Amino acid sequence: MSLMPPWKIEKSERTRSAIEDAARQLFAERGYERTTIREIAALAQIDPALVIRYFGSKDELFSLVAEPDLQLPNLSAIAPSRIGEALVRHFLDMWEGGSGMPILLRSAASNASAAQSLERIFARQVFPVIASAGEPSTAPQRAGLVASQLLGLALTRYILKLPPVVALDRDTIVREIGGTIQRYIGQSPK
Amino acid sequence: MSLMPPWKIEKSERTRSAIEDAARQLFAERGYERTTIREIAALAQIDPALVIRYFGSKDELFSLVAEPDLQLPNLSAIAPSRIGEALVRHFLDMWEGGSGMPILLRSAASNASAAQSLERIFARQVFPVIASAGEPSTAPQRAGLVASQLLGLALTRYILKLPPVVALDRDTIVREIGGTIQRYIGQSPK
DNA sequence: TCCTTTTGTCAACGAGCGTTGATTTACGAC
DNA sequence: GTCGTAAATCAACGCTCGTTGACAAAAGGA
Repeated sequence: MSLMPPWKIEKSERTRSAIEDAARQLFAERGYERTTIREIAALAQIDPALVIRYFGSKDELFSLVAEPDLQLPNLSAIAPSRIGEALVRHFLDMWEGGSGMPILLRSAASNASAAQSLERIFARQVFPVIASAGEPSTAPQRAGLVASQLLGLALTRYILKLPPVVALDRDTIVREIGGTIQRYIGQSPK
Repeated sequence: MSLMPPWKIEKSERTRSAIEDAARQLFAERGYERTTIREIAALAQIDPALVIRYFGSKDELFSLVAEPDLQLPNLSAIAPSRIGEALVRHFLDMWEGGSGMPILLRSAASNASAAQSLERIFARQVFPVIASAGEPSTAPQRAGLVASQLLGLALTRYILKLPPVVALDRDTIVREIGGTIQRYIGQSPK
């Protein structure tokens, strides 16, 4: 058992996070199927066998790296007429920040477990907000419409990178898409 | 050179379309990467080598099958205030009809050529309609917003099959999403 | 019938994949 | 130095993939 000065990161930890970083980058760029363990290892500048040694299998590595840290904001404190904008801002931060969301969406179209993971996220992040903002009976319908717009924005902007969507500036997105969300939620269509 | 009675379909044509049908089904269900030539052959009940013989390669077969017959409707005859609804109806028909659209979107997230194909479709199908319905300078922005909503609907309803989106009935979609499109286009937000 | 063309089968190739187990290197503890 | 363990390497496995070329069967015209 080696005892290292705690201020110096253990070598194994550095390798571990090098693999994670490489995996995050490649999974996000190419999706699960087109990313190989050998490529991840090459980018992290280590041996392919180490990836298995540290993470068990390609699936386990993907699950770990694609598990987004969903820190949902306190939307209960937001004025009801501004929930749309707040939701859009929150999701823009999530997509552009270090969360695993782009990884998940890129693979969700052809990977069942990734799709399921996405579904869970929406069920926990947007559904409660929508449900608390109107009559409960129409909540699923309204949540579905919201999901279609938010995921469509993410798909076209961060995955497909359609030029006119990439070109939209943040303020425009918050205003326009936020307005749509607000309208779907059913609180003062603005 | 064989001359068969024209009312009797040549055997080769039946095999050819059996392969195409199997390919369409599997590509649509699993995407490009997860679909193998051997599976296509098994579903069509023929030898894997025949797939190559008839179509050259997996890529060529995919390109052929994923090329949607984009018969865009005559939207110039539609009342400007109803373009949103008309566009939504048109795209619902395209997705649910026999077009290759679901195949394309399922693979677009991890297949560059499929993504490019999708981009072309939107550039030719929705951009002209949007451009002709407002001042040209803001056309790209408005087209981007429209694309984000329409592709988001397709993604959540036909690819990810999120339950609340699948549950939406056609009239609700035409009304709600159509209204959003109309608002993005900028013609009388209804 | 024989011959030609079309259509289909079969076995195998080379390559790439995820994964494994044995082996070697690096390195702090004594 | 020497030892023991953690970290990293290496070669190879079994498998699946797309693709190929040689060969067999079927079909139609003469």
